[in-house]
Amino acid sequence: MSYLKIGELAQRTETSAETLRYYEVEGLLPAPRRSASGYRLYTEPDVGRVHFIRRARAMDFSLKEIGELLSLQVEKEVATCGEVKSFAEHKLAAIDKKIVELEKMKAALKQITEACAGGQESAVHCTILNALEA
Amino acid sequence: MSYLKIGELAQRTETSAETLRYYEVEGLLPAPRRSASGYRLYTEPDVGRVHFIRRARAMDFSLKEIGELLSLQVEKEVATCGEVKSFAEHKLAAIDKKIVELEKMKAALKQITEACAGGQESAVHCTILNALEA
DNA sequence: TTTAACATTGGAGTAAACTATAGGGTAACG
DNA sequence: CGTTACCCTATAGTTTACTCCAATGTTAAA
Repeated sequence: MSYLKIGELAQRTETSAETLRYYEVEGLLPAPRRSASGYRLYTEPDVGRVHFIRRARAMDFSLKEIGELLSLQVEKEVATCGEVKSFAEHKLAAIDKKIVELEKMKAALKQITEACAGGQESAVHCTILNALEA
Repeated sequence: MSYLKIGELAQRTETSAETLRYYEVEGLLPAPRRSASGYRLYTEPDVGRVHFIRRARAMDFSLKEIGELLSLQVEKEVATCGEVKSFAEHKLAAIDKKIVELEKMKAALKQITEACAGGQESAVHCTILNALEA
């Protein structure tokens, strides 16, 4: 069974070693085995766990939320599917809202760029201010 | 012409007075006129400006980015239409990118929430956890 | 007129999620 | 053996965007 040192785990998960140690302190990663000299020795499941954390982070889950998800995972027998689902649906709604807002912003900026002649003349007559404030 | 005191501007923009002063320090709001006793006196355009900042913040634009967008307004006289346009187009591309990323997140979350039965049963087979693990 | 609500400044504190640094020990290569 | 790259702990610093506080002055209402 081949163990991974922290640098190897870091490389495989595109995470810094500092961040991995930080995740351990924060309780997101279990304290791994140690070598005789005190080096952390990780296993394959740890790779999956870090990947889980990173993907969830990319979805804007906070470390606290990820911790909750991980504990649900650990207590799979206890947690209901409904709990997990409603948690994710809540996140989904938040993402949707963000997208809607961004679409509005996009429309406003698009209007500006289309209304702007884009030449060397002064921008006094650019409709930016109005469009942005609308 | 009726001026607004900071508390009134705060109320109208659903922002705290502290935050408004902070925006001034950060250069997002121009230093307003002062009353004889030193109170800040805001005008209608300031309301629009704060609204703009808040909307942009709600879309996760950083204060730095918002400052850049606002500088387009402030430097109207100096900037050429072309400069303004290319800046706006640059921002537009950034917004598009953000939307695309959020859409990806949304699709991923949606897929897994839809695959999840979400009932009272144990989460052992919850597809959300499995999907995040994979 | 007095009191409550509001305003001022400067500065400190907060939260999240890292990131860096100091001062060590350890492992692998040549 | 020496050098380089890696690992350890502990602690401090960073960034963003506020948020709160103290001490003090101002304004408006009862």
